[in-house]
Amino acid sequence: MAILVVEDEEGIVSFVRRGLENAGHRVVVSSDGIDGLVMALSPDVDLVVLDLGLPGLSGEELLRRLRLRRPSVPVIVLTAKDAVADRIANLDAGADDYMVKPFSVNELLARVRARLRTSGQDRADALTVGGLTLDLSGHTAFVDGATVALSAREFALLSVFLHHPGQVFSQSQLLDLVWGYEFDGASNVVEVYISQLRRKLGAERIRTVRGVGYRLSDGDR
Amino acid sequence: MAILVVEDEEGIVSFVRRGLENAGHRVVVSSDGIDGLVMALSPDVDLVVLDLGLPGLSGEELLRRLRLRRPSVPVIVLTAKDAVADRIANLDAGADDYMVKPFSVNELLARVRARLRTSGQDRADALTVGGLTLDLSGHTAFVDGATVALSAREFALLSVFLHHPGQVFSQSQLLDLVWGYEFDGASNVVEVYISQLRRKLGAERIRTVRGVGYRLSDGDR
DNA sequence: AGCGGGCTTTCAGGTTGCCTTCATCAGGGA
DNA sequence: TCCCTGATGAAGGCAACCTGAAAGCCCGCT
Repeated sequence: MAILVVEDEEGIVSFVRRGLENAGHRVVVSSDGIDGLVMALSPDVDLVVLDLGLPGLSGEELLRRLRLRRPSVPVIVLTAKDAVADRIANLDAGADDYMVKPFSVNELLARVRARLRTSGQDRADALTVGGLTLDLSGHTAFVDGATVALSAREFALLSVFLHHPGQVFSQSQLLDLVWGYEFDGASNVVEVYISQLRRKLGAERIRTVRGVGYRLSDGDR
Repeated sequence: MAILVVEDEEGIVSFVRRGLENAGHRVVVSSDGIDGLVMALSPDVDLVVLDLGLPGLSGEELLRRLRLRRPSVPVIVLTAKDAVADRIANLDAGADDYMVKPFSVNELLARVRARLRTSGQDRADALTVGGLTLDLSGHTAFVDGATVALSAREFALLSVFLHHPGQVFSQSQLLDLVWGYEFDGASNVVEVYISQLRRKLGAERIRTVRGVGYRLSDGDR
């Protein structure tokens, strides 16, 4: 799971790397064509960002050779040339996408997302805190890999904690957030649901802060 | 094997059509969004060229609904807007490529070739999840090898689940996606169809998530 | 146009399991 | 120790869901 950037200009490398890493990708870099081709052949590389103006082996040549060995890995080409004829030539040489310098890093990220979406299947959005994972689109919880069945209310309550790990929520806040009730001193629903969650997830995952509320335990404090 | 062009401007339609047909593609055209969506769902369509300014159903909305049902068909978006923010929005909405009007038909052809090259090898006309296979072109389902006949509605409903295994869909989402209805609290069609699918496929293949919706069971959760 | 058959939708009755409340128990702090 | 806050098991009520059957609709056929 990595994105390979083949580019020799220091400045571009550093800002592309920063953007991709902030977006959660692992990034490997090569500044020359021959080396870049070798790395691009590794099955660990999911996507290639390729500058055409390279020392060693030209970008076009790299692309042609890469396509012979790995026809399906997505390649996004960076170039200074913007004539229609150049674009056509590059797309036909095997580029999946094409960006003209100077470009916005946000647009590059969007194109990366678009290419990864088609190649790998989209991963559902999930929240994880210390061995506890909540699959939001699948309404499922996992504790250390094992699936745990949760009712709609239990799920809603737990997701509040996972969205704000470590934060303390009072009973009346939770009543408001999860149940939509105004404060109702007479009910102990929240307590009951906390109890149920503890039985399903393990008692130590939700801590009581006496007189204040509850908090998701991230670690052991 | 056809390319669908969803575009309402006569002039663009005719020169895009000429270009694509000269390149050897079969072309079908729709000039309005609702109709376009229906055609785009046909497994016969290999690629969609989509104008965003449409009557009926906006291009963005078409793209969103199409992605839920056919996540992998390549879509090339045509638009007049060229701000970086627009490009990003469209790529994230599910566009695979993006062209700004006015554009060269040769570049469009190059982009079509680039998209067909990648989608070609992994375009399966069948979806499989845990012993359940859906033959998209034959409108047939197979459960552990045995064929099961499905009506059009049953098929459409099941295909939503198979395109997004593990994801929960609410009754109103399904009503919207499969039936095209707005929310209608009074009907229980969805329940009836889920029931029918269970009878045909085996009860445990579709799980109820009480108070939330339904999910295709991938494995045991 | 009339007809037949399958697909779709509605309806009604039955079933399930979630939600809430209540009563009782545990445990920490003064 | 006593009191107060929180924990937990049990049970009734009820909304959500399931499903068989019948009515309605659409489409192809004659």
